[in-house]
Amino acid sequence: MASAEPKTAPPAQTRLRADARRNRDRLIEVAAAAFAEKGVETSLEDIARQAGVGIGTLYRHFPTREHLVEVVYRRELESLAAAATELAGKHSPDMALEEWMRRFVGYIATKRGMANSLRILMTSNSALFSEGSGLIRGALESLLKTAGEQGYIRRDIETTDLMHALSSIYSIPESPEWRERSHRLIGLLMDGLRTRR
Amino acid sequence: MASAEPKTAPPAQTRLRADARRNRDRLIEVAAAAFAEKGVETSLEDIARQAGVGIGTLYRHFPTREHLVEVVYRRELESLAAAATELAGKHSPDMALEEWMRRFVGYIATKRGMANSLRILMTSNSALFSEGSGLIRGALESLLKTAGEQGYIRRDIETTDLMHALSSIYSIPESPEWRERSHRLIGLLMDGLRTRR
DNA sequence: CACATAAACGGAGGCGCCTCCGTTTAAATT
DNA sequence: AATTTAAACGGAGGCGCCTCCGTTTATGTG
Repeated sequence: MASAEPKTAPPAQTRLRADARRNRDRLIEVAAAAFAEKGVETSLEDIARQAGVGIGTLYRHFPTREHLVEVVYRRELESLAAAATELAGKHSPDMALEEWMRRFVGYIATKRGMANSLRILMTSNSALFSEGSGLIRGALESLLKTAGEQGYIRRDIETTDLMHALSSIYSIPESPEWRERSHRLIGLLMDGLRTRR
Repeated sequence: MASAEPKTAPPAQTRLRADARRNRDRLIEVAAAAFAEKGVETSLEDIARQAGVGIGTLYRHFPTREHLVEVVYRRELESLAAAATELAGKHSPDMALEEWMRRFVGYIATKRGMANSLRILMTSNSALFSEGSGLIRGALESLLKTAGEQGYIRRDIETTDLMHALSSIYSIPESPEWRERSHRLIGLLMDGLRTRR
């Protein structure tokens, strides 16, 4: 196992210049905030302006609006998955599960607009739900497993079932009381899951 | 069965002023041509200009691009359905059927771009194929029935089956020889349908 | 025919999209 | 440190979208 390439090779393809990387990150950051606040239809020129770069730079990094949206979306999905581990270290297994489900439902619900206008969720939904892999599914699975093993919740629940239960919660129509309502439903779900003492 | 409204009622809701009706028709005409030639992405301002009206007029008649596209699409679909009757009067039943299938496949193939960017076909496809009603289906059915009854073709073919056969033809990838190819395939289909003497 | 009026017209204007290309700059080379 | 050069920047400009509102016109009424 030795003697590969003479020198350059380790960091794979596409090294970005320092300024490029900075700008790219900045754009993603700003775009995430803008999408969250004003929806995916936000003007790209606004985003560029807020990020302090020219519109040309934005387009160089993200050739279409969809590219940008997708990157933002993926990044947030990853952080949601990561939150599972974090919550597991901070709360009891059942509370971690409950809190994570709240965040999941809240997050996905926000993204419905995004999904509709871009059919990104359509694509990743299958990777999210029915299919076997997926970051999100993995996150839920691990929370569920821990809580089950430690006796906090029943052990006869499949990840897939819970995913479906959640999906029915986030797909209820938008309304002022949406948040409370979904919290109540998740509470209900948890009550069903928790083991009796 | 009498004594309805006092006077005005016959021509239902929305009487258009003469100029309005003229302009509307003109716009549809021009739009149909433009879509055929340059695709659905054609500039609406171009269409308005070619129709000799202001852009404002176009938008008053068709509040969104989709509205216009849909009207054009429906109109053409209707004329396709009407062609069935016409062809039936001009050719032998089997030839009428063959020619009609050619037009159908040719027409729908052109509209793929339209369908993709607007998911109109998605919607009307179901009304076109699997479902029981629909102008197009009706047209094909009547051609098929006549040809069958008069002994030109086999009688054990369901309209639905033929629809599916056609749909597989028009969905073959675009290429220079697309037309010949589809004609060959329709010829093949007809050979299978025709009764032997 | 003249008048009133609601219907329809049309295009200027503001905004966002996206491309193109002259300028700037990070970083490799000497 | 100076030089080189390819990568990256940025914004002007052209185009299309769509709205808004002052002007024109078809049509019903006296």
